[in-house]
Amino acid sequence: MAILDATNELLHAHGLEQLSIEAVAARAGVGKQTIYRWWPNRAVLVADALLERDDLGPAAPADTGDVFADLGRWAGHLAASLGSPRGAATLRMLTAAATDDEETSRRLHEKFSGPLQEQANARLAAASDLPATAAQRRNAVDAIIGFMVFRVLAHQQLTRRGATEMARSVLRGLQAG
Amino acid sequence: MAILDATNELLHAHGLEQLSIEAVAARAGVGKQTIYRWWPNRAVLVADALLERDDLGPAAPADTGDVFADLGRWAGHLAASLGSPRGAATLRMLTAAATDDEETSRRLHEKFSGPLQEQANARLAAASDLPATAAQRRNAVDAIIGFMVFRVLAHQQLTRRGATEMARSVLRGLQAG
DNA sequence: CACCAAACGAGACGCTGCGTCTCGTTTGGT
DNA sequence: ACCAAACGAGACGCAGCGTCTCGTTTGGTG
Repeated sequence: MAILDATNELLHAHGLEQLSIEAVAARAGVGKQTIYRWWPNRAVLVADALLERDDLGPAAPADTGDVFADLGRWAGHLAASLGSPRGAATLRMLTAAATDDEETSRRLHEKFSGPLQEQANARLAAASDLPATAAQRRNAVDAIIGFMVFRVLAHQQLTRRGATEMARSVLRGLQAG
Repeated sequence: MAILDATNELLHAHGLEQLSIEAVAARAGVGKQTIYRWWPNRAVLVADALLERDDLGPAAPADTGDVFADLGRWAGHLAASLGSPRGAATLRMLTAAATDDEETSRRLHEKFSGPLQEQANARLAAASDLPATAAQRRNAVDAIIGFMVFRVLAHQQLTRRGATEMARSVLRGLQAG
């Protein structure tokens, strides 16, 4: 859809603050009513546009037999994606759009964090040497994701190496429990 | 300041979205110019107002000799604060205000996460049985905080017990490293 | 006490963008 | 060939923006 493309362009050109429905309509060569027909508000439109280019989020972690290495690498890839200028900007704008509207927030986490949770959790569950409950696994994965989200939102550095080490450390805690 | 009080009331009554400078001025019995004289934009005003009532964030963790118990309890208190309806709403609005403006974001994390990092890190550093580097300690604390922030932003449950267990698990990983 | 400059409450101003509403015009299915 | 649904365009009234003048307190100085 030309509307989503125009929204993406304007978002990365001028930021979420400056984005007006009128500007999107003009850029997309579209009537305002067409936008309002398909999206109830700006937050939903922004979320759709940013999620359309789903270059966030890595592929599912491999299974080499070493959970620590597999999820460490997976976390590293995720950090590289979220830590890049474009990835960080996207994550921040998604967060802002999500705080505008609870429904949007649910859809966003269903589409972004949900798959991440599932990927990591599946790999964790397949590791027979980690005697963790489902709740403990979920906590650990949320800690890994939360760490990165927090670092990005706080404008603190998020490196591939740092995320990898952090993920391994959290998993070690799971093992030691 | 009456302006900050009025902002707080309107924020918790109608949400960040609905907050207009004009409404704050009217509620506070103040001219608009007075607000613009002291705050450059809405994000800064909102951050100041929400941070004025700094009932977020627990006291520094005790030192009973058991790091796991101390920081577990500390994390539990923090979770109870951030997980309460009012705390969660405050955290979400602060996040939204911070994504509007990078300068505000820095000030916010300096005033909110900074002290938390410092508290937890000091207690960690005092634990002689945790052979962690400064970077590893910082990672662990950011993971604990990030976990809670992420849970709140995602509208997922954040309980005192869950946060306590999660913090202990992360610290165990620090020990096992 | 008298003075004065700085900050104040009030609100007018032009402007941008909102969300709704008509227009007449494609367009795709029957 | 027809028709209803979706479309591009843009007019409309409205809310709130940020700036700008007004007199009017107010607190410090002489």
